Amino acid sequence: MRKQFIETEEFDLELTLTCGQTFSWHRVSGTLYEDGNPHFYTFRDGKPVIVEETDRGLKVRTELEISRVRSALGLDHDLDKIFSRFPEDENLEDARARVEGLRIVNDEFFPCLISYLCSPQMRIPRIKKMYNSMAREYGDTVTVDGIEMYNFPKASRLSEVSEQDLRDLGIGYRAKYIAETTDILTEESFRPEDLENMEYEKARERMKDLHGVGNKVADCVLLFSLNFLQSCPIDTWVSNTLEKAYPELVGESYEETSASVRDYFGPYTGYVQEYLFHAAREGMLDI
DNA sequence: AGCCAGGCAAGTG
DNA sequence: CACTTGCATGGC
Repeated sequence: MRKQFIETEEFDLELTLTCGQTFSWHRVSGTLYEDGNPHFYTFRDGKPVIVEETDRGLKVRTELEISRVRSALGLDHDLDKIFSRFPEDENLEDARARVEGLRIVNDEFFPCLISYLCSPQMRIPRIKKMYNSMAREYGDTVTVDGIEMYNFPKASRLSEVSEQDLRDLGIGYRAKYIAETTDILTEESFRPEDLENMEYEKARERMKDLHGVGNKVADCVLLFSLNFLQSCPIDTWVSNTLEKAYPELVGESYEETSASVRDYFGPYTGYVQEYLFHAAREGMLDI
């Protein structure tokens, strides 16, 4: 595979890939990779991408255009511009320094969707386990440098898997979400690429046509896969932090709170969600 | 041994 | 539309 290099600034690969937004990247271990630098891999259009984080930037091995890797990792996002569009807010300025280098990823739609279908009433490490078990059981395997790399199955493949088989993998009641949603994706004319050109609210409603997709899961997929940087997934953590730090933004319903948060923070509210609430979660902010 | 976790669908009033 | 309830499973 071709080796390429991406110079980076204000980017922390490990933080970006392990903060809980993506389940599609995997840490690579093995003698070739144990030189002190973090290595991760993912797949794009069925082709492996291996990224090594160094002091100066990223060493990338892939057959894909390097621009694909940049966009996958949020390296096209102009953080100066993004932070300049926020309202004046002490918490936010603080968070940029404390959570330095965190960027919002752009994952492939289907793996992203399925991982968040698994997320209700579940902790992050278990979502990752479910994701990995589906990838190992039904996905293709590629071996690079003696390392087995598992690609997540396509919708057409996963739609052939019965709900019971998914339950046997430990997916629980979310197995039904996956079984029915993969049917919709393969049998009906649900084209994810159409959503990207929609207005945010329209896209969110369209996402909710998929079984198991409510407001929160829809917002996650819109933010982490479909380039809606204004999307602000409100999970229990975000909700609690809002109650403490921005009670005036909390409404009577998800929709209401979502609207007032986006109204206050603006077109990059998704980045607020990542920075502010990650900081709060890690106990970095006094809120 | 309960209790709870990145919510959601389905069923009522 | 607002409110309630059941839901699979593993970790604490």
